[in-house]
Amino acid sequence: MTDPQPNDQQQELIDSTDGLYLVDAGAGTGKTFTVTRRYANIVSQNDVEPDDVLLVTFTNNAAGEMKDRIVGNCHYGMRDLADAPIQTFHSLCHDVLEEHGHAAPTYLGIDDRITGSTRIIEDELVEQALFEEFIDRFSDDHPEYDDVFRALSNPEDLLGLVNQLAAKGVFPDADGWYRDGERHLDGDFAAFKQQFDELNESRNGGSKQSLLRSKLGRYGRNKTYLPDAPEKSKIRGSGKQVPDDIAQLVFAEDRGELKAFVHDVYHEYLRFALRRNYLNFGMLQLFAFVLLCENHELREEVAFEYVMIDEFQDSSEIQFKLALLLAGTNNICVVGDWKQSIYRFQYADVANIVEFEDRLGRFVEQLNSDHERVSFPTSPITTIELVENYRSTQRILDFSEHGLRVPAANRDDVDVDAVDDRIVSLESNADHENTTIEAVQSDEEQEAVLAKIQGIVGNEDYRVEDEDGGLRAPEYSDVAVLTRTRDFGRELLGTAEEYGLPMAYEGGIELFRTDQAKLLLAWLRILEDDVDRGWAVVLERAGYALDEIDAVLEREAYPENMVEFCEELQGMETLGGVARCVFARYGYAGPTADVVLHTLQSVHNATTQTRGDLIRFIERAIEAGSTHEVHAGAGTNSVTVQTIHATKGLEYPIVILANMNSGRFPPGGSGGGVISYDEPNGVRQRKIYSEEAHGLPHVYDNWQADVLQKCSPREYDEERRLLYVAITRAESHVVFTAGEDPNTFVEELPVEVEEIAPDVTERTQKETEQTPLQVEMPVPEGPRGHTPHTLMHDDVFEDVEGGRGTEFGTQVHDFAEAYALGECVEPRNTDEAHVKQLIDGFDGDLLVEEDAYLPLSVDGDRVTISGIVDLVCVTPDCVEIVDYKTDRGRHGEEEYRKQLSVYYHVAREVYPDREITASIFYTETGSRHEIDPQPIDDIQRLVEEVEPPSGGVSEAIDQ
DNA sequence: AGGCGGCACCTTTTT
DNA sequence: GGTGCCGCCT
Repeated sequence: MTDPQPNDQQQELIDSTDGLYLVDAGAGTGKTFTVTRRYANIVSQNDVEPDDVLLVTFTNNAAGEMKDRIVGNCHYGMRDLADAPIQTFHSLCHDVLEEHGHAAPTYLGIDDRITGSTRIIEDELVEQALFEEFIDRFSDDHPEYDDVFRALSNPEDLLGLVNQLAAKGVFPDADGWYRDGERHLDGDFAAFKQQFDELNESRNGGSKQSLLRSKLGRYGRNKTYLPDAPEKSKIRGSGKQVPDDIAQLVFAEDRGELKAFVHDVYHEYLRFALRRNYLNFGMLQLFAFVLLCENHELREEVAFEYVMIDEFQDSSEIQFKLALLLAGTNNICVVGDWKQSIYRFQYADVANIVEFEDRLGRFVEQLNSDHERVSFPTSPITTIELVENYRSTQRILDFSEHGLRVPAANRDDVDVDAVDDRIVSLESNADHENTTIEAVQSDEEQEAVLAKIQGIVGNEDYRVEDEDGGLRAPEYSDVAVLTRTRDFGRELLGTAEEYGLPMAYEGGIELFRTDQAKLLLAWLRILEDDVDRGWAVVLERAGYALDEIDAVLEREAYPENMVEFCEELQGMETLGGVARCVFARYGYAGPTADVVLHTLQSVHNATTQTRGDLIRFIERAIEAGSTHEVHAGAGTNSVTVQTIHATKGLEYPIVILANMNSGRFPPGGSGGGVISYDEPNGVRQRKIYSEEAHGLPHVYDNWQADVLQKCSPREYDEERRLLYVAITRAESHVVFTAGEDPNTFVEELPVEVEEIAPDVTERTQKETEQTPLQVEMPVPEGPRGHTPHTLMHDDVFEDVEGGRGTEFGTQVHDFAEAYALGECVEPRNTDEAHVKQLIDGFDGDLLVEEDAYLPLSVDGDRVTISGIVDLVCVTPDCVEIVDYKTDRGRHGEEEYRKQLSVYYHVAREVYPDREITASIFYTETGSRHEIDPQPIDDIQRLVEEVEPPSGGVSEAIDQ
């Protein structure tokens, strides 16, 4: 993608290693390239080692890519960089806590410790369940907060508040707030007043009331305020503006009890988590921050000589502050693009980059208030702008700027001049100006998208750059459809399958909300005698009207052909057979059906789940909207469908920006009885409880919080940035599509909207290339009770899970399995030769069980398994557990030790009379290291915390 | 201009 | 349950 020779700005950044740098690196300006070169340049200095240089990325994938690319252009190899601090904030914090932070909670007045086995909760649903348990208990233990709880509709929402405060750096200590945390909770009246005044400007030169006054037109509507709440006329005043003193009136509210409540929930939740031996992502940063803030010696020990942060627009407030604590010198370089900040829901704070200088000064001042923690000067800051764009044509780049200027809703008025001041325009270095920008509108939007794709593929009007720098007609794989929501993408995928158009979804998708999955669920229910719910769906699908369905269900007089089909299904022995049969009946031959089938099979095959279990599995997946990562198979020629959020950093010659319809945004308000935190309003409770009620409901709306909320201007900035991100994915062609009701974006962008009546050509699947999809599945569970698989699955040993399956490793494992199975395979490299030697080294005949889990067939002499552990050799006297490692150094032996220890203890229970050994086999050198298993107590404690599916380890062994 | 009743609508995703 | 929007009225 990028020219191997850096341009002038890139070179300047690569060479400027010392001092403070703020880099505005717009889309497609070769940011990764430049950052990796700069890194190489820094570590090429004699006295600098990779350990001295912190390079922060925001995803693990990005960290891996950085490493790969650094290896390509500096004298360090992958092995030297394996442990180098090129990682996410979260993993860095994890490392710091693991190594030095066991006592970190004591700084917040918490006695419980972080231990080596403290696990990180990654699954949102798992944490929600834990928090619900906590909050139930908390409300029981604290009758003094009954009033607060009475006024909360969903106490479990408090987890969101806690996480938000953690991302802001607001932490509770034993009897108050850590450092100056309380200031955030109180809010900032001056900043609030400024917002208030801006929204309270009268309009049309004074002839029209202010926006704020207009919004307050509904003050009190559908509300129950306490009798002492001011009248609407007092709040709104009689002129065109809300009276000035209302600002102070609504801001001043005694929130002492509320703050105490939030504090206690927060603090006790931290304690709860530690007692249950887990941390969430926010807590990792929280404790790491406190530790680095309080332990001056440690901070200086950990501090890095160089700090670089990539995608800085995605960082949160606490991450900015963490970076300052981790920097030992002012050699700090932040690289990012405010225009691509679209992760506010993930606590990203665009102000970090937009107001970098201001925040840097302010944060350092705060950190140094009682002790000099940051000792370097905060100026000068050098700004470098990367403006040369290697991705898109100039017309696309110019057009993309309009995305930041157009209103995102009718009420949105953009300060165009202010936006323009901020934008650093990009310059294309494309060789061609093969650009089209168009917009289409149709009542049948999905068909319009498909018709448009058919019109594009093979069409010389949409030529794209080929591999040699020339131009060629586009293929399916040159086109990406970007949408705001997964829903639209999923439905589009379904429609594309109907027409036989090759299309593949990339990213997380709610797989079980597809028609395919729902119909399969319906038939499974019929087979399982959950008759009505099953037949209703099946009949509806067959075109029966609602009253007809009712009649059929009541008389149980099902259509004959369907009953026959049902009997056919009943004769099926396997789930796979049933699914295939159902899909065939409905003509589902596309990739979605494949993925559903594959996913269900991998859950089903590996377990003894009954059909009923499976039904519940699907039901839960639908209800929770749980997503499964799907990828198009490599080298397939199909259109990509993605959400805009999932597409960041990627590029496509042709981008179709679909679902440009109104009514979807802006974000709706948050429910009724909530405690919320807003800047600069501080913490507020929307409903309150009062004893003063007489014959009225005891829960009242909080009029002050209501007015405050209306004072906050609606932020559409991120909506516009989302549009910008989408447009800048395109190399040369952009098509907007909208349905019946186009949104303001399509209306206001300088592009003519063409109304079309789509005419999609239907094709059979055979004419188009099939697009295999791969789905990332969690490790399948063992047969019953606890096996290593269920333990891994329940995230007890999740930190090891990420280490599996490098491509190279997989090859070796495949070889080992094939060789053990007696297939004629020759080792292709030294790693495989070593594995062959290892297997040959065992005496006797090999009895192989593929995909087997413990307990293994005890009668056999030895068994290989291709589960989590690679080889288990069972003889009358001993059991040898061996795990191949091809990527020595990627993870420490300690991590593998946990994984093997689980197997060790399970094996010891299965074969109590044999000697058990567990070892790691490094395929590269052919050396085998027996590990010293972790004590059973540690394992046991972890096991106890995980609810076994049924029975426990011993039950699994009995079978 | 604007007050007001009534109706429809209601995400994104990574650590 | 907040809000955008329409229609109708003052």
